[in-house]
Amino acid sequence: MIEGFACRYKLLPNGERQIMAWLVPGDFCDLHVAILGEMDHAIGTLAPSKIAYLPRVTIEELTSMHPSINRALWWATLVDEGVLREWLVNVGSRSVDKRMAHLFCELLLRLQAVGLATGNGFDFPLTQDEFGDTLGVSTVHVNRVLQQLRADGLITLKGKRLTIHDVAALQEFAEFNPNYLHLKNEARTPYPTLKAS
Amino acid sequence: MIEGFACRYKLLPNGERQIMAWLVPGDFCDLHVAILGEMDHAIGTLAPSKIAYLPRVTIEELTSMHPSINRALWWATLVDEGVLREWLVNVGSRSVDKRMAHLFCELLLRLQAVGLATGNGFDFPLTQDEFGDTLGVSTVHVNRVLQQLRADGLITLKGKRLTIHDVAALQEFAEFNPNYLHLKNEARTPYPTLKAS
DNA sequence: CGTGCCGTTGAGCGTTGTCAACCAGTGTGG
DNA sequence: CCACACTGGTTGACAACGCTCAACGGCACG
Repeated sequence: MIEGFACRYKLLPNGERQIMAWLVPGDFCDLHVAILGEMDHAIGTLAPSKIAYLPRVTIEELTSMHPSINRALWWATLVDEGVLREWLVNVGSRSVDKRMAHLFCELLLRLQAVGLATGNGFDFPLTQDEFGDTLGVSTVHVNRVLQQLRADGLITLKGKRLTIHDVAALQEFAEFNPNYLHLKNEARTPYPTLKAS
Repeated sequence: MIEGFACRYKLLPNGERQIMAWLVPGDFCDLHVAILGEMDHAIGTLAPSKIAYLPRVTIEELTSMHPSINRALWWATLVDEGVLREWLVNVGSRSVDKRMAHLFCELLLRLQAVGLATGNGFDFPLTQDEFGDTLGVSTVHVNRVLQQLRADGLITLKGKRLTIHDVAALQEFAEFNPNYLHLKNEARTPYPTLKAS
């Protein structure tokens, strides 16, 4: 992904949609379909986006000829898995307000890593409906919890723009531990510097 | 894993535990820690288990010298990710009874794939407490939903032994689609035949 | 000036959590 | 062999959380 905001999701027979991952610039969306043969979920955009297409052969050449690139792609995949695990903890065990706060903290770090956060704010193009499908709660409830976070002075969300007033306070509230993002490896891999190229 | 039943989990500050994956014989538990550097979650057993230890060098040799093994390990990792996504859908979007049924369907297939299911039954060593931490619900609620599934004639769970009376009916009820397990690749990769060696 | 999407609000209900008690099975020590 | 403790499963009562339904408001777009 070069620009925009996308997601992985599944649709259930009853029409519900569960969003399982957010894709922001710098993320890969389809690195390994070839190995699994069949896609088991869908990908869609949540904002106008720009995606770069790399032929499979290119990837195969790069990974086989450059061990460091191979390693970096592995790293990216494993971080995705780590994020997925944390999301499972999020919907499985955290109250909705903490869950939401946690997601904001994560997104801030991920966007900072690719230079898309300004200060403590960033663009947040999702509708409350889409946000609800991510958190596993109804739109109405998203709205109410959002208002609570605003009332507590933790965030501002207005016109697709999110601002975090006190990052430390929000992290504290969300019990956010960034270790699962493995950002310390960041400087050593090409992944987060992609946008600079 | 050679024998037994284990899981990946995280503990939250309030003492809650979220189980994020079940590990059954044939699964790998630590294939890639080296790449991420730091473990972001814990692994524990849910029944007496036997684990095989492979030195990192062995893995590196095998993967670099045998493309097919390399590919198989990729496959295993990607299937794990697929399962994780489905679990997220499960706790995020499905009612607790369907969620439970879905998990039973998945486990049946996974255990069948490694020859550990007899007919439509298998050993299920978890306590209701541990099961609740997997489903993201309380122990009491696990108990009640379990009774409902029994009353509906879908399953029997008695003394660590689970029997599914009508697999098709349970799958139907759970809206279970096994595609995310990518079992069609099974015969072509060394992973599911591990137990045979 | 309509139309439609998105956000907001209120009321009522269903699901699930909590708390507390009790029961059954098992293992241990007297 | 029995008393006891411990663990895991079961039950009831009640409260809290989150969902549904339905209506309304603001804003952008044509």
